[in-house]
Amino acid sequence: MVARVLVVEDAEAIRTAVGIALEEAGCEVLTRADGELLERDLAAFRPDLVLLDVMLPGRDGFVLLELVRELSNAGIVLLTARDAVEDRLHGLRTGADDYVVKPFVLAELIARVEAVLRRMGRLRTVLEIGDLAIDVEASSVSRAGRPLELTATELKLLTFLAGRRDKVVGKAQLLAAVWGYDDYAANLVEVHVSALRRKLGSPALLHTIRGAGYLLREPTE
Amino acid sequence: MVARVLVVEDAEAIRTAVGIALEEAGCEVLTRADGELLERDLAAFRPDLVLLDVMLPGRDGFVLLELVRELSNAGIVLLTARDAVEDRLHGLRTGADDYVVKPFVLAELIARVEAVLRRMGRLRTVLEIGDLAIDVEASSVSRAGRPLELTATELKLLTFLAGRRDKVVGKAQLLAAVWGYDDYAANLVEVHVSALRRKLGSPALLHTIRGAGYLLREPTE
DNA sequence: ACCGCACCTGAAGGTGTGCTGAAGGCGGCG
DNA sequence: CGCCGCCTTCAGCACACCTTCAGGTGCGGT
Repeated sequence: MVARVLVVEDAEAIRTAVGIALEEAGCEVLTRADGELLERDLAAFRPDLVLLDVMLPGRDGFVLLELVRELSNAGIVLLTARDAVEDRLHGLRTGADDYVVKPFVLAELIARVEAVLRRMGRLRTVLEIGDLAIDVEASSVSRAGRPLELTATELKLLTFLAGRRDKVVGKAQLLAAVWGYDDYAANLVEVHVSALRRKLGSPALLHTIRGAGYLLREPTE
Repeated sequence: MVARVLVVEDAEAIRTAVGIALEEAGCEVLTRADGELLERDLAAFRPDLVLLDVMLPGRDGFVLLELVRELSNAGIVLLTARDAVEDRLHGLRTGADDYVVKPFVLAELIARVEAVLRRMGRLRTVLEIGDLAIDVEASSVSRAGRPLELTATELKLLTFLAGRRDKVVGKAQLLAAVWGYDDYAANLVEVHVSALRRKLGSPALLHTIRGAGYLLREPTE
């Protein structure tokens, strides 16, 4: 799961726990203890989804909710106390996409966040091979959290290999899939594989099978 | 269908039935009655897919699901009881790749497992002779789990022999199939058979039939 | 038991495959 | 129009692999 999530929650324990869980789930996360900076955050962080506690000190939760609806097209998931049935209904009617009742299991929260994102078409499809993450829709690649700067060709090459992980891909096949060539063109593939390998950093990921082609494989152990 | 599947299910009847069915379908299977050793199993067995009962004694299904998602990129298929609480299931379902409701027909389970594996591109084609596994698509060979480093020629040789297991293959035939030669070329075959044997480790696999050729056979002890 | 032939295996030369740094060319953007 | 980044080609290099050869080993037949 890859998306940007803004968490507004005053209870520090919950805020950090949720933040960590979302990050581990693959999200970019920004956490806030109140909604004072909400407008700026929406503009700068451009979240795909806002996780909002409705019982906040300072500005009222429902005002914030309306702000989010107005200033962005992010999804909204509310955090509500168990006995606030009224709030629940009202919140949903006013335009939240889902809600979670405290206390909650972290996994359930993550699941709901993911469900909302999926429903909104805001979930990006990510291929993962070991610590390598390829976001096909965003055309971005990262290793161990750090983004890699790949050229268009390198990205196509990597994506194609990732789509056939654990399978040997011949050079002719690559040439056809990535470049659209039918015939053999010098050592084009080798040069780009070389560049790609350098950027990937780890030699344990992209193997060359002499006489056969290349192979992208998650390193064992 | 060839893949590694971890089955976590407390009911012994179901566990063994599913295990046998998966093995018959061609999978490597590891079965567990609970999730106590999950971390270790994920690391050591490296399953392509985890078949998980959500109603387990001991550790909670949520926790196990999260663990699998975190520690591996295996697919997940859930086994659920028909009367389980609905939104609890919903949460689980969003994190899993598929689910099967008990009671189920074995064939359906197998079909779903295969579908998930195919969707993930984790299905492989493998020839097996004894403890020897030849993954044609990955151009890789392993014995008793340990990978062997074969050259292209050795792999071709082995693959050809494996394709006619239990049959004597003449040198001229090998020369034609592996090298494309028509005439006889010194002791080419012998040299490569020798190298191959050394890498295979066991002499019980690749036999010499004096005056006739070679024979690949699963050791019967 | 001996001999011959088939097979084994270590070593060495040569060849092809793959890697990489560098330079030319093309297009995009300021 | 000029710069810059990227793609592509080229050439040299390194090394894994194939192949040949030569001497050794063991089986089978006589």
